[in-house]
Amino acid sequence: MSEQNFEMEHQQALHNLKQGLPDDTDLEAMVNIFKAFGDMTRVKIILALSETPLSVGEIADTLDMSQSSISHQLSILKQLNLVSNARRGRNIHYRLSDQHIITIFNQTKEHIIEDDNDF
Amino acid sequence: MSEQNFEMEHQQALHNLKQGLPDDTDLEAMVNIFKAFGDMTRVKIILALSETPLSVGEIADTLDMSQSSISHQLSILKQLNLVSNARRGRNIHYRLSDQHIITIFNQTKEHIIEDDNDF
DNA sequence: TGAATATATGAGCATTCATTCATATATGAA
DNA sequence: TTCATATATGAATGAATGCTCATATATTCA
Repeated sequence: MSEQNFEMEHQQALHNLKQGLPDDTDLEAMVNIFKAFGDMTRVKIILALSETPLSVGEIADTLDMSQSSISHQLSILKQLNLVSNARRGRNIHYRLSDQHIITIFNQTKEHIIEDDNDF
Repeated sequence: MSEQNFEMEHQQALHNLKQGLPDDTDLEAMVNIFKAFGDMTRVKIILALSETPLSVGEIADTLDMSQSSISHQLSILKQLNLVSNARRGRNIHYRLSDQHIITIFNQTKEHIIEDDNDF
């Protein structure tokens, strides 16, 4: 294919882009989830919960962080439907609401591994 | 399996967790990538670049944002190896460095779609 | 009921971060 | 070389965010 054809396709694509991009309200849900994943504490909580359901106190112990801090972060994860909870006696047990999440983590790790090959 | 066995497995899992969680330096790379995805502007840039390589100016036009703002965000994406660039005449063309990224976006969208079914 | 334990929540604070503005750098054209 | 265009960059600013501290709520146990 000729240089001109590439250029035409590019112009075409460029023109379509402005309309074609999903609008803010559609993207917001995705961005919010990535925001949630963009914090070390929340990532560790998620990784811990991927092994077994845990109470708030157990998570705080595991991560060596305050109960309050963990509770705040859990409420963010819950609002995004990333975790769900259920009271069991005095404790409240949290669990991952969707194993999908771990797939996303793994996919991202793979991206990083590929990077390491460029040098 | 009995209630006690569940409890024992839980204790076992809990005990393993504190050692088992990846340490901060390992997680940081992943967290940084999610941080990058956790911003509307950067997500839009990535989506645009997934259609076709674009110059800085073209991106700024497409997203209706200042050249400076786009340039700042591109430098963040570049540092994370999410995009690469090449000068072409007066312009600098950016492209996605890895199509993996779009897979991650799609996977995340699927998570959201599943959520919508709970009501 | 009262004490102890587990969790949630709101305010305050320090930090991070996205954008803007001004300006520097690099390229192509005249 | 000089001008115009494209991009990068640093400082400043306002908004968002994560943690702490104090306190409220809920549950169990004696």
